[in-house]
Amino acid sequence: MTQEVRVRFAPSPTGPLHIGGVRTALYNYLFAHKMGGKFIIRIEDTDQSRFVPGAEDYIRESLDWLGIQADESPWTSGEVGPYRQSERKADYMQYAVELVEKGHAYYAFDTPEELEAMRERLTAARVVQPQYNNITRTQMKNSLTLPAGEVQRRLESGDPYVIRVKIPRQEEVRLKDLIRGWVVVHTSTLDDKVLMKSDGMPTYHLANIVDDHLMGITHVIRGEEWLPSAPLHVLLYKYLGWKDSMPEFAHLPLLLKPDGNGKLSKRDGDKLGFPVFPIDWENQKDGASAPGFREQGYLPDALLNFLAFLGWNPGDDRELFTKDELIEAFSLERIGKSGTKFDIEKAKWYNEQYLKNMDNEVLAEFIIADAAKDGFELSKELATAAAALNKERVTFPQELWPASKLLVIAPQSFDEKIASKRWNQDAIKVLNQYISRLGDFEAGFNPESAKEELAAAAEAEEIKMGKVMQAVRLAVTGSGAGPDLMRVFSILGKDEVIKRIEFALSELTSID
RNA sequence: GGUCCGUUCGUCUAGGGGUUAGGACGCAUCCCUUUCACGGAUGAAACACGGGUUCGAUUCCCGUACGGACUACCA
Repeated sequence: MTQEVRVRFAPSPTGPLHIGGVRTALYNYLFAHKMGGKFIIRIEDTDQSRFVPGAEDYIRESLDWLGIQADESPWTSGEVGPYRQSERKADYMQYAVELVEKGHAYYAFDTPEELEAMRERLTAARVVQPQYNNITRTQMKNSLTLPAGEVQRRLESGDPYVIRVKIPRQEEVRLKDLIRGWVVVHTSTLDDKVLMKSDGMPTYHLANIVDDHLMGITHVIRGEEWLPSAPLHVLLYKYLGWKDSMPEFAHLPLLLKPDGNGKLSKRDGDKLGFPVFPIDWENQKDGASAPGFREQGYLPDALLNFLAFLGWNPGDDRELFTKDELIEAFSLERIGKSGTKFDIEKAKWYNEQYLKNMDNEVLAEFIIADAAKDGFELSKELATAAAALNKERVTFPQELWPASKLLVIAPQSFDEKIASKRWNQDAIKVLNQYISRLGDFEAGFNPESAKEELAAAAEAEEIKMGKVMQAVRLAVTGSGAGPDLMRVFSILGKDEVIKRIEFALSELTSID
């Protein structure tokens, strides 16, 4: 019997969703769809002190923008909700108590000061790893060392306590990671992690295991930072009697800084000038902000495609994949083992590829909107033509309007360097000849005829057209570089071209 | 420091006991072209190091080096 695949993405609402988190969500999403299973989003908000207002909405909006929809989440319905851990609070304690009763956990009453003192003592004694473990717990205040009566009294009187897992002394924990193979850890290196905090909330470790079990999760696909605590999770599944239904694990390689070493962080983005968050973020409390890919002009499908290839590849040379194609090609086996440096240049390349494949009509909307901000009202026809003219020349949609301005605004000034090099008598003669011919021109004005007329004008003056093209471009656009001139002429229309040339002729003085 | 994970061009990667070690981004040159860009072609550029196993190792094994993660009543 094969059970339905169920995977989850479980972010904490402690700030903006990091781009690495987005990739984790994407891999979960792709795997779920590939396997015909379900993708679940669960909000892990068990740390009240780090809760950031707006963070959950941010997560939702980000994934929404990228089209990473959940089958079950706090914002949709589902059979195994609630999907917010703070709303599942009542569930966790019973499992923690069950562990205590089974002898796999215990109550600990140590104050933060006492814990600190313990660590200092251990450090002073040259213990390399000062931790609360199977050795040190014998000297601390917990239900293992205190008389049963006192434990009972403290519990009843409301003394603050936590519940810690009781890690066995000498045991090997083995777990099979889908990406890394067998990982073996000795329990002597593990510490007695807190399962229930003194505020009555579970820690990640407990909540995660309980919820994954209750929600029927079959595959845990998460970042490599969780690998060290995975043995603890395996132990918990065992102690809770859930070993047979324990999910499979796949720990993803991390996203690294583009330069130097280390994990990709917000600072890297600031320093190198690119976003590390999907969409713009502003902290409602402290006003801290961070730029997002969306606002920078990255297209969702392009970003998705780029992200998918950070640590995964289909095994052949194809690089451009729609979301459906990604789902079809995706497999956990083809995820790499090593960390991946973040290369923004590749992201830009993906954006260019997607941008030039977009419909001109769609791109026209960007141009119309941006032009409106500058006070220009563009027709759909003009904007569409502008999109076709420029979409292969830019990286981001917002570059389209600036690139298209020359179609709307006649040049007021002219590039001096080009003028001083190209504005000569030959150019002036050809231009005069051209506008006079254009004045009489009755047939359809299009790129071909515009060029034919220009060629004829040049020929009449016995001047090679190529020699004066730069000057012609300068006269009509004010610049020495730009899109195909004859297409520009065609969009501008005959009358506007004549007007602009006349203006240039009156403004510029010849170099010879 | 300890535990765990990793290491193919600058970057993302394919490959795998015998290959001219393949592709992509970026870079350079050339072509196309009225310019810039697009596109096309070409080029520079990699198996971390040392042992072993083997007829043969970049590929398998062991070390070393280097990198990373973790080492909280955070996730």
